[in-house]
Amino acid sequence: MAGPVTRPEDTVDDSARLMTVLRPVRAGNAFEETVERLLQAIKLGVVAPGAKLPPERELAVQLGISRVTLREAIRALQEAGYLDVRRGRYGGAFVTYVPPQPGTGDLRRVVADMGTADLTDALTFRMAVECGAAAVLAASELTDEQRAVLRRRLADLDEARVEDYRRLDTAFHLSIAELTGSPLLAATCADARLRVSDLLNAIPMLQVNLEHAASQHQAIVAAILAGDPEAARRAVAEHLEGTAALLRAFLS
Amino acid sequence: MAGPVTRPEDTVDDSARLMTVLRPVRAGNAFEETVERLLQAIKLGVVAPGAKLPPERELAVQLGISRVTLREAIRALQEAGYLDVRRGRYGGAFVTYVPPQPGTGDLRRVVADMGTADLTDALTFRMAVECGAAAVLAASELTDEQRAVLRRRLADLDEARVEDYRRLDTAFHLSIAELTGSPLLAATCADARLRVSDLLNAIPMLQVNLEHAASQHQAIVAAILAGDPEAARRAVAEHLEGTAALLRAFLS
DNA sequence: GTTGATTGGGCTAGTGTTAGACCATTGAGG
DNA sequence: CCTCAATGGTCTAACACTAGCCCAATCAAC
Repeated sequence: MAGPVTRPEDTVDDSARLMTVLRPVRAGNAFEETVERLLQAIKLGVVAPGAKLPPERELAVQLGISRVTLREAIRALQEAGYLDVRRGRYGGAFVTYVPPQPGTGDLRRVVADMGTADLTDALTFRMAVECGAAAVLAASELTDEQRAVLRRRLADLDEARVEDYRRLDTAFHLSIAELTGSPLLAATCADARLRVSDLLNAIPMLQVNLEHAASQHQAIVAAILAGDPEAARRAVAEHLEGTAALLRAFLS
Repeated sequence: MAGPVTRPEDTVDDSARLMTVLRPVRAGNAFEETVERLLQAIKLGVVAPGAKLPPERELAVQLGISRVTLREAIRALQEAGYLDVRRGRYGGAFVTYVPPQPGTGDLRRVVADMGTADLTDALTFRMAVECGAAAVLAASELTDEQRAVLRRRLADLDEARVEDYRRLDTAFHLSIAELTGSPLLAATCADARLRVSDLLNAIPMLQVNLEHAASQHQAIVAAILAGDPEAARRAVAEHLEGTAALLRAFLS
């Protein structure tokens, strides 16, 4: 019937955009996605080691799934050693997982497991969203409360014991996204962080690196508090570039 | 049994992070999510007016759903007037939707439909991811081909007829994310764009605004081609801030 | 015309998922 | 010691979704 015939601008390849939009609607079945989500909470330390998940009924509502499916996921994580489930009042699903202390060679294996395409995708993705979040936050008017949270996260990280470091580092980075007030952005940053968390856990924590990271964290906070989006973006970019460069070295 | 007892750092409210990670696993049932995805392809102009969607069997595989569910979604869009479905060879689901020409008052209605919380969330989200994408792209080494695509999108936009403007504007913005080479980032930017597309469609296209946008687009491309992440971020931020300010005016 | 490849239309049997009810266990408090 | 509220454990009927198959319509090519 109708329909424009010639669209000269379409000579540039549009298939990439088709693939972008017409990608799979679901990453897997409800069970698999639930396992992933709980793993995210555990591995990112949102539920700290020794703490417990919300009660099943409550959690099922939050996740928008049935209790049956949730219980399957919890059982899988229990069998995989992430959770310890106890019955009765004051019972629940307790996190037993503690992030592995990195040993030499782990990193190489993790990188190999991931595939180079996925790795660069994840690193690029994280770079973009975290830089964006920091710049947006720096560009916004901050309340005293927001400033306090930011300073507090930074202080927590400085005082952190080694076994708490990754968890508090995650908390610091995610706080930046959360403070923007955009749930979409916070969720996206959490997603980006998870995609590199196995890699981060496999990186040995050397004193030099920790000190380097600490000063970078300070630079990020300083730029945000100063209301300087450009400096904030640059500080985050430099911080993440350090990690990325280290990982990229394992690709060659 | 075990379990760390005192975690002083947890005094800072962690419930926000719990809500971020333990959010619903699925946005809706497969049918609803499929409708949304197809609407994204149509409204963003990824499938241009008059063009047709891929064959059902192929599309179902791409979307990772069954043909039955896909057909339900297509039928819904057909009944809603977005598609014209024709049988037989050379048949298919043809896009009939043409973006509405904005009339005065539409914008106010669309903004009201959305809710102020969702609106600021969407605007913040878009600001962060598009700024991040542009900065990342500017920071990377660009091939001649990539440069050519960028220039081409810009030229297309300059020559665009009014009825093609939104579609080509979308193509321009999404190309920046796609050129980073990160499918995750491209998908996220597409998502962010969709969340504000109804708003953008309701904004009257005045000559002044178009000229203003054109020079901003040029500034973005120039910064990226010059390899200046800071300038790229700033140019995108200024460009999007114009839209955001206009929309925010309708909140008061 | 006739044909054949391509496409949407529709059916069925089997599996995944949900909502809701009820049971079993635990442990603090009376 | 008992009680009872909070929690995980289990079952069932109903609904959603899928894979695979075959039918029906269309139209370019012969």
